[in-house]
Amino acid sequence: MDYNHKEIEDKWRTYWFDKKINKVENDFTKPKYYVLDMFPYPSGSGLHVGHPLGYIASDIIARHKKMQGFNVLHPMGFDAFGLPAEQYAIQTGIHPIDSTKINMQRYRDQLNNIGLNYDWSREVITCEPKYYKWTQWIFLKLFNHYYNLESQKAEPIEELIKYFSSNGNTNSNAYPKDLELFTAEEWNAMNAVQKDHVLMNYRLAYRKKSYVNWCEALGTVLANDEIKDGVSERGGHAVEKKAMMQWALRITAYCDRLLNDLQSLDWSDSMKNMQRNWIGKSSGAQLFFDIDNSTNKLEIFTTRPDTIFGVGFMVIAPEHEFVNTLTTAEQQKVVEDYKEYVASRSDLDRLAETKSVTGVFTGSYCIHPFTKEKIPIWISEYVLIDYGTGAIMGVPAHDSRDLAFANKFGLNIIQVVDQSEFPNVEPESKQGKLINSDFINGLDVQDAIEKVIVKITKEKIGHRKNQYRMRDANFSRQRYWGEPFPIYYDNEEVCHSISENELPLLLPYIEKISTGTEGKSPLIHATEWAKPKPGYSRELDTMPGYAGSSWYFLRFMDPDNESSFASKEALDYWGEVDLYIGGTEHAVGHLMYARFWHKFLFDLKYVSTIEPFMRLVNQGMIQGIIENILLVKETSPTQFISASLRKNYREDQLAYIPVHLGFVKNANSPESQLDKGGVHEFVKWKPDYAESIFTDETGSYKLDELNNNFSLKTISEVGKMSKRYHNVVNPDEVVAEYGADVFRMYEMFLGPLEDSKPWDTKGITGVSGFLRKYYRMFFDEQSNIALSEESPSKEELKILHTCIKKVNEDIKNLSFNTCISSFMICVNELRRLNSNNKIILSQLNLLLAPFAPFITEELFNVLGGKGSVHQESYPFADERYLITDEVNYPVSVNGKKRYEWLVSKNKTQTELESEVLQIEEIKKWIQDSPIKKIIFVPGRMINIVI
RNA sequence: ACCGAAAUGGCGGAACUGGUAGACGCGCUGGACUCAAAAUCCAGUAACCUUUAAAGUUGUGUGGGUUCGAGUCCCACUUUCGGUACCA
Repeated sequence: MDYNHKEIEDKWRTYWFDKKINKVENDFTKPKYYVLDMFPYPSGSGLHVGHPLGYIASDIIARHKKMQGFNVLHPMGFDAFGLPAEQYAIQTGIHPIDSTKINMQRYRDQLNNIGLNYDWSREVITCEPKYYKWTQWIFLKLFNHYYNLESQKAEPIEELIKYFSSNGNTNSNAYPKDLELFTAEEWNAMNAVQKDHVLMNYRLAYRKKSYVNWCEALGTVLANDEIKDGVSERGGHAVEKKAMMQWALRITAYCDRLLNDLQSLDWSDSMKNMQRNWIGKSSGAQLFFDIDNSTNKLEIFTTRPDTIFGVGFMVIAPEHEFVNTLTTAEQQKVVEDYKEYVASRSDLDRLAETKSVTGVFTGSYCIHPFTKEKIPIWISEYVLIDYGTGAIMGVPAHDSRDLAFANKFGLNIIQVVDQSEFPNVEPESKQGKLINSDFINGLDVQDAIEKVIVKITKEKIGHRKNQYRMRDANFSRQRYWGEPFPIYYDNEEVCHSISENELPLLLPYIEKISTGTEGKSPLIHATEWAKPKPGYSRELDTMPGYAGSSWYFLRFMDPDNESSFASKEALDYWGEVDLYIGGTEHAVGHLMYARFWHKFLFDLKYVSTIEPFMRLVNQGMIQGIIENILLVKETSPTQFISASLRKNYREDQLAYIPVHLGFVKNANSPESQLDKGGVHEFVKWKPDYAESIFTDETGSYKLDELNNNFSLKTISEVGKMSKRYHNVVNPDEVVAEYGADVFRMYEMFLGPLEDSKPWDTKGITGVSGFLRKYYRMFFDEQSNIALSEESPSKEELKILHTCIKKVNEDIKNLSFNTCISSFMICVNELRRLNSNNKIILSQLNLLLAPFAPFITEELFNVLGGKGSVHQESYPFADERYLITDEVNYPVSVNGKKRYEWLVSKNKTQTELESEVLQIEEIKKWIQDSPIKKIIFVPGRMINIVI
């Protein structure tokens, strides 16, 4: 009797669905366990084989925990707002509502196909009004709160307003601290516009001017991701940085808590480090430099105030607000040119490029606070507007980037830390004593820092400050397909929020989505919606993708609640996520925002846990093969060349165009190529290239001139599996051929959950063979159930319990690949004994149930079980069957193995050593040599060192 | 460039706190069954040298170091992957 996966899986899928086996109740009497996957964005290319890697792992844990008696919440939903659906709509005219609906249904079918035990009645979809009602509600809470530095939590903005009207902001505890001061009288005298502007400086959700990548030709804002080499990826149009009023979230208020609370989490050290570095706390000083011939002061931040006497120049970011006023007439031209050059470069370019140093002089000078010397002010792209104050003091002797800059432009280099005793240290090193530095001469760096901070504070030219690398989060998108802001403006641009009971503010339906104008989102075309009443206009930006995903894990606890985002009881019962599984690509973004929102909701006493995700595991990416063909830039008609001709061109003349894997012959090998047929398919797929020239080693051809020997070599890479690389592998194909159980186990068997690996089906027959062998153990050759009812032998019990022990340990560590190896060993050993013992097999079947839910359900019934195997108790190992009191010790002399020795496990080191010395054979080896020591490694080996 | 991770046979990977490197699976080779093939079962499989065998030598990205002993710890590098704030 062979195992018919199709029949068995269909049967049980239907059974589970009908009997609602996966239904999760808010049964507050049972211990809870919340295991969560990062919910997917329902992309048009469907679920690929990489997605389920984490889902299968969490499903195994969920089923395992359920069998251990926990009330397990293992939900699924969709992060359904996003850019791709909008672009698809603009290109095809298909509305995001429709495409998203279709994509989600496809995902659901695919997920069910794999046998994941989601309770779909708890599904959460971020683009549904009943969900985004609460996203908007949380936004309004953020808008209506400020951060109180004394109580260290968010508090209502009304309280701050009340405070201002009687005290001004002079001694307020509101974050941020270093704003312009005003008195109560001044506050009370302000008009609505002015008050609105002041409050924007304190609200946790606020408006400010920030930069976007604007592409005039496409009429839209572009993601950094959509920009390649300074031009738009689509079409290669120019992109500029454009300043616009946008919403932002004051996440920086929570920096310290986000940093400190990391220690309570069961996350990997590398993940915590990434978050720590992202927050990037550094302590130092803020300093104000007088500007020559100006009343303005240039504000800088430095971690090395001790090097104040080594300042050779100042550098400000090209976007700095002082650039125009500081630029003198003679320098006007070069500064303008330089700003234009910088605007054409992406942030990534600016960070990555370190070889060439660029910059221009403004023509203006600062005055050194102590020496009163004039210091030139320069502009350079290596100073970023978003970090610190967007201005630095250049200390070339003690900072390598400043040094490179000074060398290039011939600026003053003053040594202020004597490093002569430490010849090989970096210029940044804090070793050595201060020189050439007036009142701090002779001090160690640390002491000098302290002394300078005391002095500048006293002289009111600066103060101690912690600087964070993390910036407030931009919360505006000039897009249609996102949550609308529950905000409108009056004629004077004063911001009003709509009231909570008017939520949700529905996203208006626009028949045909098209790009906006003047930097506005497509919502500008919803003219009626955009003007709620005369004299008022709505916010036309929408919220970014991370808005909905920053709190979805809470909604799963109580998804249908209409009076709150989740009931207090449900929130208290489910508490936090016990295990969160998702990709490292979310290491900082999503995880940081979600932690921030959770802490905010904690401050408002809606949730009772300070962190949302207790244990975090990052599954690796399943990568795909990307095949690229080479396009020669700026050719007309477009020319494609074979990769074998690549050496004839400079790298910057070539562009890599990913092609559909289906067109490529011998993909992922040195022989990968498009032959004549492949090129035809390519052109059919991308008709824009129908007139192109294709060149291989034999010559250049038009499409209809290609001969059968033509070979356009492609370049293979390993990278993301994604629609944009056209390399998506659908799990349905694998499930259809081998079955869901095999697919699940194979994904787990591929390697450690946390490693990335390219998808390859080569080894799947091993897992498939294993399940078939396992299935056959229950039947005889005539397909009759053939099981022995006897009590199991000692040997059988040992095999089983060794496996149970290993599997339980491995599940705890999420080490599923070795776990599956244990199953294979167990089955092989039982088969060697010709075992068909019913007791052994029913235990093994329970053990295997979380991994292969369908086949074990079937066999559970073959064994005469009632109900579902997933409602049974998970087996635990009985130590009695595992104990052996003897173990093989290798005895080695100077590390070389000589002898295998069976001794009792319970001997002490002394007993073993004296026994070693009595063994005749060993005595012979070591006869004349004095023994240095005997090393005894418990359970491992005995090493005699001569 | 910065932050984080990874590198072990022909391939995916195993090796718990340093202690017999290569578990388990794929592939390959040989054999059994078969008219034959598929399926299944059995055996072998890091490389090298000599070879009947036994044994020996070298081996965990590169170069150093610590240790009786290093895939594992330390230092310096190389390559690949993820992130770098508007892809999700």
